[in-house]
Amino acid sequence: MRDKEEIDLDYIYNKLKSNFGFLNWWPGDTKLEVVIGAILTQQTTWKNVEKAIIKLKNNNSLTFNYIVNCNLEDFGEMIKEVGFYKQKATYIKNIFQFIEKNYKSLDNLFNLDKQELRKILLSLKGIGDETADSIILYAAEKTKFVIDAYTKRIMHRLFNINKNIKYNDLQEYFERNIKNNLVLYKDFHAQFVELGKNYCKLNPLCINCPLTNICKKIIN
DNA sequence: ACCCAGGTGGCCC
DNA sequence: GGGCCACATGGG
Repeated sequence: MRDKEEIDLDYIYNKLKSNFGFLNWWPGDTKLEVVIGAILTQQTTWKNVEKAIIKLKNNNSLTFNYIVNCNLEDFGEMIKEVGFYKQKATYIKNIFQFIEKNYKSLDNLFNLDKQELRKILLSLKGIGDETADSIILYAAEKTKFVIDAYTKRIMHRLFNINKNIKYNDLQEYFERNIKNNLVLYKDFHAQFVELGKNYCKLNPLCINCPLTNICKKIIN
């Protein structure tokens, strides 16, 4: 594995931003919508999540009260298009029941210190590393760098980072080497997803990648 | 008829 | 602590 310290993350971010523009993530009108979206989007495309969110809104079901008291079959039916819908419906309901019981509201939960918040989120079934950090960053709005499949793939393919690097190790690397700034954290992750979606798919490999000149510069 | 998507949990060794 | 597998629908 090449030495990570050689990689200039600020340069990468600026290069991406000049290609894609400022992306202004996460889409979502409320914190609740961001949390639900973060779970629904696991291993699925955002397009399907949007359809599910619209369905929930049209049925007045995108509310704390509805989720906590929902009939799982009805709820599942509305989010069917995202895949794994029974599992996700169950997880989401349980998560919000836990929040209601212990914290009354999302805002109270999000007022916790971010390390404590992360620990609690990770203890809930249906929330793993990436989802926890997406919630912390985009709903609770605290600086936590989100690592996803694209970020790992891009860092591996373009910058030769160990393919099997652990989530926390890659996250720590980013957090040590970029400014502790909420807007930057949000947009940097968004830029990685944009690059991954368009140019760094599983197959074919990177094509016409806007970062190609950076790769050459760093690797050669 | 494949393969993939902004993962996660459970089980096995 | 890593390597599989199930979870499930929609799109290329």
